[in-house]
Amino acid sequence: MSQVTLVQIAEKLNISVSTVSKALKDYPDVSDKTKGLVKELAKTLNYKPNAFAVNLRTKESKTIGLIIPEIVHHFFSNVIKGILTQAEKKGYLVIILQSNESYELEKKQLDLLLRQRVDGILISIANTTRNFTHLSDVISQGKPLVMFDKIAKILECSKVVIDDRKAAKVATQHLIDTGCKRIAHFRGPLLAQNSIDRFLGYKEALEENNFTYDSSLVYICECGDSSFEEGKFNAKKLIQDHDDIDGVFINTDLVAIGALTVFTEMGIKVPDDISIVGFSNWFMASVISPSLTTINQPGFKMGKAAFKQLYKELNQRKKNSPIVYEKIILETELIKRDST
Amino acid sequence: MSQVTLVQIAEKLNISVSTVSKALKDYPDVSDKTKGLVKELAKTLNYKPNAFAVNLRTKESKTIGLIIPEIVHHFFSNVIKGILTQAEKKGYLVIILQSNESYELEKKQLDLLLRQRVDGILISIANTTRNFTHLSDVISQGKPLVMFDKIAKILECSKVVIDDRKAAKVATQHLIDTGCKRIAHFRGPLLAQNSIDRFLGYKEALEENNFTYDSSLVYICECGDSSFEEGKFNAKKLIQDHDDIDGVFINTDLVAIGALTVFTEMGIKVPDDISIVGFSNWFMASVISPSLTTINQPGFKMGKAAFKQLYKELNQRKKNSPIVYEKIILETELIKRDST
DNA sequence: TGTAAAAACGAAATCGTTTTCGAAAACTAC
DNA sequence: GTAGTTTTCGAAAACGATTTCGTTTTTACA
Repeated sequence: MSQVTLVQIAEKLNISVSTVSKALKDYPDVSDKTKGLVKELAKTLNYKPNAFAVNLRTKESKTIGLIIPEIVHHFFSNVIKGILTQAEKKGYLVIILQSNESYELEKKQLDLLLRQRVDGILISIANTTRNFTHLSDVISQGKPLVMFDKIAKILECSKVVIDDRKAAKVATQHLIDTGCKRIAHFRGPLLAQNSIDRFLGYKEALEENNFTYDSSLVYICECGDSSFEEGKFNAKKLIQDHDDIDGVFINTDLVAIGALTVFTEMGIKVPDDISIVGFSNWFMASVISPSLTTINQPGFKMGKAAFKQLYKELNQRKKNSPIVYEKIILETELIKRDST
Repeated sequence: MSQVTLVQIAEKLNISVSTVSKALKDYPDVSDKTKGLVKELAKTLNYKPNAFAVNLRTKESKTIGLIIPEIVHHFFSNVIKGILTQAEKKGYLVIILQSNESYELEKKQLDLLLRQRVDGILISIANTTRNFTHLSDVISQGKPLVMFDKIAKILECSKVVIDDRKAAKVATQHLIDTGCKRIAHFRGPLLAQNSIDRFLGYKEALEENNFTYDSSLVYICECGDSSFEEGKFNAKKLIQDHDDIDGVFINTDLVAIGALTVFTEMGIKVPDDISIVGFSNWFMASVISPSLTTINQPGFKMGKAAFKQLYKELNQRKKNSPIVYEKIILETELIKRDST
């Protein structure tokens, strides 16, 4: 029931606590004989060092915090998997919190993690976060913080991202290359940086190909729980509003699949009548028919890279060497399938 | 940079550490005047109690551990979300580990959590876990442990599950009710308890309706990363082997969608020629066309219930009242869609 | 055999809180 | 002014490990 402590081991062997501690950690000033005795007894008693005491003494917990807007999400769960995989390798535990895209919650959770004295923090910020003082406070406190995917460009810290703008440009260019002449865009929330960047990429591709940008071809989705429904809704609207659309670049695969469904229902052939490119490469994209051309967003890699960077900074701090912030941009790729 | 401590506050105010501590915790034996002073200074210095010290003293960390076979999984990520939501409400943090369906890893991670001195553990065991001593050790140590979804029936502890057998029976019965005469089954791994139970439910439904059970109609899927491919593979095999199948009950929606895709490709009409019922109600099921009839597996609810039960036991232990293990069976429901 | 060096051990401080228990201070009532 | 309460405070002992530094013991060698 109650846990074994160093004191108990020391008493049983009639030696001091310090010697026990040192024996278990293979200090050179303990004889092999006592080391053997101590280790054996520790094993039979199933001794496990009390993490609270160790942390208090060493001032580190080998634990990091992760704040993420949404867990039930193909991309983010891949990120988590990447982080956990890498953390496991380095002997770190991860406390995960879900901000639910809420600034208030994000702030509260950050405070919780600081109280918990995690060694470092990984965060992808909420869409509603406008004020970044809670984050800059962490940084100025000297606690390692790495942002990924949904970042605050303004903050000075390491970041792991994809080039949303470039990826969106590639996606749109692909529509153009396959012969589309009038291309619509279903974008994400107006205030979310990612969807802004993707929108800009779309626009840039149009301009570079001397297409005239028409704002009436841009539809907005909140990309929340009802993404699929939004896709359907906007697709219907698009068909009502325009009769000359032959390509759509749609932010988020789920929205794209909603649109795809509507087009199929209405007898509009994909890709013959309208081509579609999605964004994210969710699992679904390869399974739907026609399968969806999309941009692969490397979630697992991003998680790994984010942890690696945090780990690097953790060690820089330990060695008191200056901390160098890095901006890591991961490659995306266009996955061509049957919807274009 | 370095954190504020009680000592620092005490020194600045020229009072003792004990008084500071008591003031912050609103002990009755501190005057309102000093309470005011302490709280004010604590706020301006941005004091946060050192969790390591608090944990060491109070012997609890307000942190629980969660071991799950796979994060990137619609059902499990919903479970996680349920757990996190509930934990947040009660002021608990959650350390998440992914066992990757590996017994060895599961064992190691359990040990990690015990070293970390988490207050309790939530676990869904790996498919490959045959030996349960690592789990029974936790229980006999008196540390609260609640299992969910993939449980070890043999262990004495609280469990949160669905009735896999009953759900499978309902699914199969639905196929029978809609007129199917010869029903196949794509089952999961031979050794996973859930898939065994679902298989038994399938069999039971057949027997109750005086259908003869034919083992050649049962196909096996590992339900790993390649579920979709397995579904396609088995569907092709099924059509090769038999020409009289008019219904399939398929363990896991993803496999079902693979099968659906193949049937559609082969010109076999769903549900006219063959009806399909899946299992889990993954998001995809409602999005595919024809949409998939399936069994809803309430992940979010399960997560919530699992945490609630753990919380209950945590409190029972604090009060030294006897711990009562509960087996909570959550309702599943048949979601009728277009594939039947 | 004596002394210096090396090896082995232990006392005690420390990390930052919490909480008990005793002491001091302030108040009450006669 | 004294005895008895009631407030208010602080000293100190935990919690369990780590680590420094000093002490003892053993070994080595002249």
